[in-house]
Amino acid sequence: MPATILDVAKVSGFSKSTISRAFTEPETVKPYTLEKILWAAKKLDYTPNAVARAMITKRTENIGFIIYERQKPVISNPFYAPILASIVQATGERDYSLFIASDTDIRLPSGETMLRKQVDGVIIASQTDTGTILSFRKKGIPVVLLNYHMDLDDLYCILSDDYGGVFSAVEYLAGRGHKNIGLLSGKFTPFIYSRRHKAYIDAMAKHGLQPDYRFVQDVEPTIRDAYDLVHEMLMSENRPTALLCTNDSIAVGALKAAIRAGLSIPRDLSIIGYDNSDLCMVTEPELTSVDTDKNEMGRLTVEQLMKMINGKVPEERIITVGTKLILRGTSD
Amino acid sequence: MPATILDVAKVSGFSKSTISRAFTEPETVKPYTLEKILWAAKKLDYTPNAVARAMITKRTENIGFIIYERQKPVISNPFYAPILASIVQATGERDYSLFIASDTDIRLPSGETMLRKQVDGVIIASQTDTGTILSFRKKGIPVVLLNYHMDLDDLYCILSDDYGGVFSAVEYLAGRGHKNIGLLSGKFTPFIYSRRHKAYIDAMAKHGLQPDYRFVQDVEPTIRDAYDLVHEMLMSENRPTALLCTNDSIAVGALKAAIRAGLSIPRDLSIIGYDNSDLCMVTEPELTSVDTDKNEMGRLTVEQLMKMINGKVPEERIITVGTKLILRGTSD
DNA sequence: GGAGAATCCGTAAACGTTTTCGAGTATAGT
DNA sequence: ACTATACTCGAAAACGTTTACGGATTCTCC
Repeated sequence: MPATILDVAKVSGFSKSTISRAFTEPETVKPYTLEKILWAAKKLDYTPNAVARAMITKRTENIGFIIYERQKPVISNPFYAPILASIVQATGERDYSLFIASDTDIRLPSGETMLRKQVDGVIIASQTDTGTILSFRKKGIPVVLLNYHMDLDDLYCILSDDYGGVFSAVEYLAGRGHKNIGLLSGKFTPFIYSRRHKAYIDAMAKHGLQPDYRFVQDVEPTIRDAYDLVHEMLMSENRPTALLCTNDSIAVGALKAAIRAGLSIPRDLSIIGYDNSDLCMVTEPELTSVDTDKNEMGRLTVEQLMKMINGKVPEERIITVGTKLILRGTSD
Repeated sequence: MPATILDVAKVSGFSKSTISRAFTEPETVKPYTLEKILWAAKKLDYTPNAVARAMITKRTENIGFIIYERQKPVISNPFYAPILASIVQATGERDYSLFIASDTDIRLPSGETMLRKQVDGVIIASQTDTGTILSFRKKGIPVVLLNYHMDLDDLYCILSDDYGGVFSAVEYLAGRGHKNIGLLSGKFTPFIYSRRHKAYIDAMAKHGLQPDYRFVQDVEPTIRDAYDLVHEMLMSENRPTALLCTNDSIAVGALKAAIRAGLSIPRDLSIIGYDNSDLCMVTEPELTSVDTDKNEMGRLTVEQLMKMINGKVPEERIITVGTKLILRGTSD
């Protein structure tokens, strides 16, 4: 029912090919006829059909974003949501469109769907399996992993400097004279987890500090779980004077436990979060946190993907973006 | 390069048409040949091409989500992010794919892009203009507005019960004996703003309370702006005993100002937020807030859109989902 | 004014599917 | 055994574009 290129051809008096050229390479058609064509197109309210176009160009100018949902929605969490926002902006600026889909443990159809839909490239965030990656590879579709890494060669990924981030946080605390520094490690993907964990160990060692393993624990990264855990911890004797948390939700939980226990923050206990998410500005006192440049991560991800889509071979396979400790009210 | 239906035809020894049927209506093809076809398809690693398919069926099974970004990204904010999460899940369950795009004041190409991409339907969130809506209508593409409304007939939208939400909050406060109840009104779209504002006025009147207009003010809905405003307010004499905020960020700002002013919450001041976002659980004490069922809003939005896509005429044009006051630590 | 180059545009094939229609074969009923 | 019915499948057209190729027109320059 909507007007096609053929209709425009009819009313403007030119051929299909010319109409097509008028829209895709206007400089190759005489200004006079261009004008007539555009007039006809406007009159008919013609919109080019990207599907038909993709049919022959073999390029949809669509890319996919797949995110793995552990149990709770993750695209709305304060770490991934800003990254996604950055990604939609970056793709929009390049006149690409973005599909977004989420996979769960029980249903992971997104990869297959994206393949059918003929995306030009794919961003996979948080987690995935080799099967998914290989299925894209077999069709020659570029993939970049976001905040994930696995043992597979020719892998392109954008990572945050997990190691540097917690290392610098520990160093900061050590520098301020803290001896008993606890670590609350979120149960993230093994890759993230182990890098952050190792950084803690290394940094402590570097400063001649001995971790008290009663206070380095793994925890589900929710406010509630962290609260319960820290609530317990604070009962112990020789409790830590500083707590490093591997994300902000954990830190919030810790902070709440401390406040309810009547501690004065940061005098009695320093707390440092991770991600520098929006949560940091809502607590009182506000949360010191390790900033991961989420905007930059999103930007770099699509930049990298675009290079690959355009047939270039990126110089770097693994890009890690730096972190920065943002000091606020919960640390001393 | 990737295998097409024709390749499968060749190696399986059947015709294009039969391969097509094997994938779209398997029950119409003899089990024996189905088996051979599937075997050939697997061997060739064949993936149906949704683009070519859409070409002839005139259905892409894609829908679009357009959101208007005021200045800061809004899809990552604690109100819209969960709605989006709900929408991607609901569309996924229906085997549809979701485009997501954002428009700003300076660039609003999303509508045009979605048209080119031949989406089967569109969700427009937060704000838009009649031009955009009409352009979809002209092509016969269903549109549902999310959290927005305008003066145009045959409009389908999903709204939250703004009026009921603040009305009940005021009533609650009045019921607890508060007389001097302030209102901090976020500068949202006029439609939302006015409904919430009116509800406040009406509810106050119903309980014979006189608004003190020093304490009903408009504010940019950010923690910082609300903080500054409330910081001022608290200096006034006869300051309010309760503050109703039209979103949670405002409430957080108010809470911080109160805490820093040395007030005891909720003894000296009750604060109620709006949206019941994730922010509510991070403050100490935790934030009483009016819950808008974000999950339900997302779900209903795609449900409504799907009805329209499938040619049904929904019985209701405007669906408003209810709210519920969630009591926590900042109110008394 | 005429040869050569440059510019502009039309013809037709191609992209990978779905779907109508009818041909052929198997099944059933008498 | 014969007809009617059901089942299974293939031929071919169609969807709305892009693009190589070549033909026609115009331009340039002597």
